[in-house]
Amino acid sequence: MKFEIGSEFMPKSKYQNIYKDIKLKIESDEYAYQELLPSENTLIQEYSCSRNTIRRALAKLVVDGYVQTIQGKGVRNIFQPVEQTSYTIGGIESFKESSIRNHKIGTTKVLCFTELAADKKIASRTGFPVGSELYYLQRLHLLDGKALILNHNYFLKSAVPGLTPEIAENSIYEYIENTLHMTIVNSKRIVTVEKITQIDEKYLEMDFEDYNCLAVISSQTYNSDGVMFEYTQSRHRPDYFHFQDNAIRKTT
Amino acid sequence: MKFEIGSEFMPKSKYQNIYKDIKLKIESDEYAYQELLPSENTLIQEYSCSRNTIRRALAKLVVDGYVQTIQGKGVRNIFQPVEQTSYTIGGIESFKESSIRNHKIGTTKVLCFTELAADKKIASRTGFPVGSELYYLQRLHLLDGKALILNHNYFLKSAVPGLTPEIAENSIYEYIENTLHMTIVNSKRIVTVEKITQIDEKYLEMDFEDYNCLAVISSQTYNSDGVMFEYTQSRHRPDYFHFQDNAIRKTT
DNA sequence: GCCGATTTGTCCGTATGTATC
DNA sequence: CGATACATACGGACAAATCGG
Repeated sequence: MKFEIGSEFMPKSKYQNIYKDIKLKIESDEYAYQELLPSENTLIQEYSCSRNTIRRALAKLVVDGYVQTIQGKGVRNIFQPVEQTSYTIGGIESFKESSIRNHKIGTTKVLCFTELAADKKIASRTGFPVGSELYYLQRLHLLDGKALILNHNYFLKSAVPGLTPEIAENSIYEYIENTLHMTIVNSKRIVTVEKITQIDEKYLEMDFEDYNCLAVISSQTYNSDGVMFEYTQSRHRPDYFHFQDNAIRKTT
Repeated sequence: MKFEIGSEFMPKSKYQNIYKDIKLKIESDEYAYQELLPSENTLIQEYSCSRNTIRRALAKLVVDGYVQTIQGKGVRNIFQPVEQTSYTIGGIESFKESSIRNHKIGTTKVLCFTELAADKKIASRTGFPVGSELYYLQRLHLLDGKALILNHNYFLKSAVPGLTPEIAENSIYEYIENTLHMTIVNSKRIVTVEKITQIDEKYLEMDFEDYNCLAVISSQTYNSDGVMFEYTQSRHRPDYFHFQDNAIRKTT
């Protein structure tokens, strides 16, 4: 009886609940933009917890770009809502999850589903060893009926056994986590800009005259056994591509 | 994430020193790839510190994508060196800083240096209030003599007084931090893909037939007073653009 | 310029929960 | 089941930065 990925109400840890609560208050303007939040000591009383717990919650909000902390002063709300659907650095989300988060209807079409062994070319591109048995998929993601992302997925067969086109049409991550009980840990990603291909043009319905390239996110994803089980190249329509990030400058 | 600017060896806080030390051991293969690091308890003895301190150091390495922690098992080294060919981005870095980090010779040409007040159009694009007194600069960044990045910088005059073309040619961040003693805190960035303009074409020396768009990083940067003092649009040659990231799966 | 109050940053010790083997 | 290892939580102490008197 464990977690459902999509479900909102997982019994979480205390600091994560506090994090979520403060985040909500910021988003709902309960804390004003540019103002200081209540001090840590105040929050400790408010949430009946230790200072450590408050600080962990605040640390997450810093990473999210919601607040900035200034020693001797306080914690300032610097949250400003973003207007578009966006990918956020620091998290791994399936297409299904981000669709839900953005309140859009996401659908997935499987264009191609095959099995293959990694040759030298595939190996060097994906990072899988030569000879690895892989699933290779091409999938098209549509948001509110519009084709936005063309994915080339490579999954390690030994790590993700029993993958089917039906699963691929719904959510592979759901299958991996809820059925296979594999734990996805982290993902190394690289964003580049590449020339458009014929396949892109065909499925993403782009006007060649308009854009001749698109945004590409290449990612290698690891599970808790340290095995890289997925390599994916996500090709995004440039006019809908939007990758968000918050960077923190370290003070000497 | 990435750290200090000039001086390499500041005797910083304890956990940061430990972080740095473990990072070095990982990079130098003292800890083998895919192997588990010594347990937290072992590290506590090794560094003569508390568990908290070790965990803070490890947490940073997780964010960096150097290790993954698995409850009940240990901490695995998943660091793989990057095939560092191109200009990479991470954290808040000035062009000068990242040039040094990549062992390349970076130069900057100031194409335009003016002062202006934000009208409605500029305000909505940059996020500055209408009427703000701004410096507007166009700068071209070259790496080993090749034009790679065209920057449009907007600086709040009241926050960055006394800016000159000479400073802009060297390093504005150096001026801000070392002369003005302003503390840069965080930066919100958005990566998009945009159509090429005539200015881009002229200065980035791109072949229009080849690529008709480029990678754009728009960023709003804040100081410790919570003031957004900079809006910058960095336009990157797509063939040299390379944005790295490590994402961590959260148990939402 | 100094001092004290407030606030965040760092560090320590301990206890308990939970996952792996 | 027990041993080990990481995750969460609590409490206390002192340092460092900010601000107002």
